[in-house]
Amino acid sequence: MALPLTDEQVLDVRERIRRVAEGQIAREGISAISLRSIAGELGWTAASLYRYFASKQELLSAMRIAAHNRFADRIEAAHDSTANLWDRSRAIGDAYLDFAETQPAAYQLMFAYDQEDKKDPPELQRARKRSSLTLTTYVVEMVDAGLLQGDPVVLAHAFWASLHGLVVLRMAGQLDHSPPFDLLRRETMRLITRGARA
Amino acid sequence: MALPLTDEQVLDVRERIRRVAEGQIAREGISAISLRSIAGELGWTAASLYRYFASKQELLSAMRIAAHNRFADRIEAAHDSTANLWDRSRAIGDAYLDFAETQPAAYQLMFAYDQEDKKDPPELQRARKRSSLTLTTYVVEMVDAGLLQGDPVVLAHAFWASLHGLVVLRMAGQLDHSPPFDLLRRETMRLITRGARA
DNA sequence: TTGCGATACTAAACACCGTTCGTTATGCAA
DNA sequence: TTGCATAACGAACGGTGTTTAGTATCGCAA
Repeated sequence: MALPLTDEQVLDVRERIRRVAEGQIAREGISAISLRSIAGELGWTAASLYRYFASKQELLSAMRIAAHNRFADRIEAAHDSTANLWDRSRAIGDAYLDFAETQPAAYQLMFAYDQEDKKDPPELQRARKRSSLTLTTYVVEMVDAGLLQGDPVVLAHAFWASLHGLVVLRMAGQLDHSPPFDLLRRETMRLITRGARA
Repeated sequence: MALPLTDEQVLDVRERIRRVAEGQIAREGISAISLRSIAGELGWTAASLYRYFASKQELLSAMRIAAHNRFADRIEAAHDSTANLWDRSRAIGDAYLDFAETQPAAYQLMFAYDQEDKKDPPELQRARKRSSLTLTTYVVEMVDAGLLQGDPVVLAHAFWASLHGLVVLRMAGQLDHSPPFDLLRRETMRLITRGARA
């Protein structure tokens, strides 16, 4: 093979590599992933991957972007699944938890806090913002409809952080001797909407 | 040196190693830590560390335990800093965030969700429970005093998960274009106590 | 048809990692 | 003085990400 690849073909190969990596990460976990194992599955050598990604970090970044977009797709689908705003918020919460449960590696990739690179590539920044925005929209709608009151952006972050907090505490094995997760989730969401003050 | 170490001395050496590792983790980050660098700072060889820890995993586990205990100490100190229950809850929140900000590596260690070992050593389980319990006590007091209503354990988890969620979202760089962190924190806590329903 | 240039991929090496193993050197007991 | 137990070492193993020089193959021009 010596004929140069078009930009499109390069993108295709990048995507193929990313898919293989995602498969391994889903099967074996994040820490088990290596350039050699990815290349092996492609019948290649680790060095070949450097034609398509400048580093492992850049490959992980691409995977993060894809994960964010898959996530946002799910949330948006849940958003569009019903017109009733209370049902909608419930559906979005369900979709959120379903994503975290069925694609834990992708979820961890999205919200990993050990990333060395302080400078995210612009596309990742955009993907992050999309995830964030998707989780804000429905709250804005609820505030507009008069179902909730307060700054919708702040409110959305409260819902998001609570759900995320529960998910990662569970992933860290910190909720093993706590009340059932479903109960915690339901009650936490209820508290934010209604409060706990006596 | 060929004379056998007493159990106490072994514990001392374990603690010395742990301290060196904690220093490096605080300075260089979690991923930069290596047995060779730790041993180097002690004037030793990496292999020597295996007299005191069966694996790097076990060393990390000891560091996790120490981090949990330092954390619980801080929270308990905040708890005892005032008798007014509202002030107390505020002080605990402050202490929580201060710990996460000033000792991010320790915080990440405590709540890392990429741990391979599903089986935590009993001492780590105890340390985890202590952290969890410490964050529950003051809520129980507030419910007992009639300041809050509901299941105190569930309520405590709601506060905890929300705070933790905010912290790790910020660590993941996901709050860079969001409202100021202090505002998010204050409003989220306020929402859980008072609710957002119109 | 032949030969050239471009290039996708390889093979080998580098420095690092966690871990294992056989060896060394020390200090007490006999 | 001899012998033993053992704390720490040094070298190695297989793994990692990454770099480098080389190979083999293709399209195209002569």
